Amino acid sequence: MPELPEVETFRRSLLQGEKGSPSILGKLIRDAELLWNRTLAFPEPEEFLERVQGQYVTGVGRRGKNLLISLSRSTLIIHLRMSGELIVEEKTNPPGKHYRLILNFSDPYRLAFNNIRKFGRVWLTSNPDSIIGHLGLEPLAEDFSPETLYQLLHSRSRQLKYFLLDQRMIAGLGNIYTDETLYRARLHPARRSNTLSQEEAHSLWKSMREVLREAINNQGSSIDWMYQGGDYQKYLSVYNLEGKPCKRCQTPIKRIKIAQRSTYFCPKCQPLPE
DNA sequence: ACGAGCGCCTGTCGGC
DNA sequence: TGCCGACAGGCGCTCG
Repeated sequence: MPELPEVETFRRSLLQGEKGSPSILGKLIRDAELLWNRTLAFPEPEEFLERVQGQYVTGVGRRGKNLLISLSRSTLIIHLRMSGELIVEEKTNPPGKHYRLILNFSDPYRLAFNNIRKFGRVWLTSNPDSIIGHLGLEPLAEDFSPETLYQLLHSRSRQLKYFLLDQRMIAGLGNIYTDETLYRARLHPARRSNTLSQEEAHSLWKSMREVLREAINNQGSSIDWMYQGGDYQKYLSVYNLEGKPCKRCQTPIKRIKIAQRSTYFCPKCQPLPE
């Protein structure tokens, strides 16, 4: 499911709470239940269950698509992958069918990791860099400049779709927001990264940040039955819109496969130069 | 260096 | 109605 805007939305609701569920900040973890062993990437289940209990939640951060829940003595890193979501609710609720990990707090609440497709992963570590150290630039960071992006684009010769999906380059974009970004920047997804001019790189930089900010302001996108949080799907320009007229020129949106992923673009607005 | 193909999983949807 | 393939907000691995 989630890309940067959806993960950021989870981060904010864990931190601030929302209707019906409180913030998890300051809560004490009494114990944990692991319901699908492979959810845990590190450490081994026994050690995890023993180490996590008795720790307080001291913060909730994000790096790319990873959630970082700071505890008193270590950090809980959660990657939701395709179908994960986090739920804060009263412990008396019947547990969901796809709950994979539950943290029970010392008060009436729990944090549940719901994960239909079982791809999501959780780490408990005192050295977050060993897990997320490979990630690239944070696209909304203050110090992420158009010039930095231009240099990075020219350090490789990748198709833009591959470039933007590669978390070692820029961390946080997935299939929806790469297509939306490229549409806004009027760049073809198969365009080679090192052929962009300064102006084109600047346009890509601006488009990426606009798209992500707008999505965050709408609590992300909910495009099917999986995630029902946000509203941004109403504003998508190309993703999942094969055959629909381009908003700018009315040309039907095309769908192709790049990186084994459906890739949507306007063949007129996003031409591929020789 | 680059990218194709596949595996990991459960569920939905459309075609026949 | 039932079956079957295609497809889904991700990513790590192998291979050429």
